[in-house]
Amino acid sequence: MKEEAIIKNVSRHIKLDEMEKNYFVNLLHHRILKKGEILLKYGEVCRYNYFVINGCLRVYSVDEYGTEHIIAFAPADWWTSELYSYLTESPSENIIDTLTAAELFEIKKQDMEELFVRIPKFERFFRILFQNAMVNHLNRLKQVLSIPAEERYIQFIKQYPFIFNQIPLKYIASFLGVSPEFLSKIRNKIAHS
Amino acid sequence: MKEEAIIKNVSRHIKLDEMEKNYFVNLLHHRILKKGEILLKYGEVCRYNYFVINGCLRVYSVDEYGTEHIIAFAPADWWTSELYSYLTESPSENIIDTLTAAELFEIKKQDMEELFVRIPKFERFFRILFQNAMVNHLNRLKQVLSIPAEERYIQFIKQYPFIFNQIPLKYIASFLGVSPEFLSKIRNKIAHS
DNA sequence: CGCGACGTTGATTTGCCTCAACGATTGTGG
DNA sequence: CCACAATCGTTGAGGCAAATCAACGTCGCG
Repeated sequence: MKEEAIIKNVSRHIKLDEMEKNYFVNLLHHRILKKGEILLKYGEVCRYNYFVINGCLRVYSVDEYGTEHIIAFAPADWWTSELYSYLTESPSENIIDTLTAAELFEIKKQDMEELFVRIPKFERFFRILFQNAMVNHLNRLKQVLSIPAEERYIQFIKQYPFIFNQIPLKYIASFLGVSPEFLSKIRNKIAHS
Repeated sequence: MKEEAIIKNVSRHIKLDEMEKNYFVNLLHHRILKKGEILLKYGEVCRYNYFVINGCLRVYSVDEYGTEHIIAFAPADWWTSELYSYLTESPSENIIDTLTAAELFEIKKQDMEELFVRIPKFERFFRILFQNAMVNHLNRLKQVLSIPAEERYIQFIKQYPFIFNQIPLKYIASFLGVSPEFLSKIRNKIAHS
């Protein structure tokens, strides 16, 4: 059944008994989304955490020139949210939508907080997630500043082959911080060497 | 007296009574450093949080080509640490040192944890700091990806004039992600327009 | 079938880097 | 306290990475 994936994911960091699993599962709201559906609009306060069962989401911003910058992908078995808006309850400057048809669970912030009080293990779980998000962002900043696009692309497809396979290349270009045309030239170069 | 600055800083987010202030102040270790002194070496586990009373620190990494990348400055009245190493107790890939003579307080991680238990308000305080750090990193990534170096420089001196005034320009170049020569050309261009 | 989204290719331009050289300032040892 | 070295900021020449713009073939989908 569909809750299996999320339980398995959580169990990677904390151990739950049957009661705890049941309590947790009852907080989940299951959603099925088409490609291109928006989960969080610009300016809206993010009040949910999302767990992706299958499909792929993206978190992105739009700069003053209208160019989109992908901050994060969220493929199957990943958690995502707009952390700053979520934590501070301020309007989000980023947008979350689906790049493919997708199935996910959402959990309301207030339910999360009750969960933390009742089962403190979950506080630990989400703190670990939060730390990992922080580390990922720092690594990306370091990479953008220090290694060329070609190598960043190679590392990306090694690290996230499952993302690479299911979405248009232009989104990967946006994530890497290069134009789609240039990514195409990189791919051409790699293929002929 | 020297504890005044840190109490004032903390009081911006939480209110403390005299007992709480005393307890907190007793955990602080005061240090005076010369320019260029290293607080955290590469590969060492970071076991402290630092509060800068005066002077300026930097957190930086060295890439595979030997180029330094400044991740963060810490001028007077700022907190700093190497969060990932601190939280996970793993060897740090970044280095912390002083760019000027400096005076600071350090707090041991284990003392912090006891502090959180005794005075939970501090947990809130550091969670807020942590969130802000996260937001700053995300903004920087967005800026590096979307706006040209010239504008990043202009924004930097607007936002951090006090840093700009006390350290060599080459560190600002490193923070912005450009070569010192190119920053020099940017400055020249701005001056003649 | 036809249209729009996608990926590619080529020509041109631009942002930024590297290397080298040079004054100016700072610091240091004799 | 001076002399010399090191650090710093700047300038110029040349080069490379990546952007922009335009055009074109392909393909999935309404």
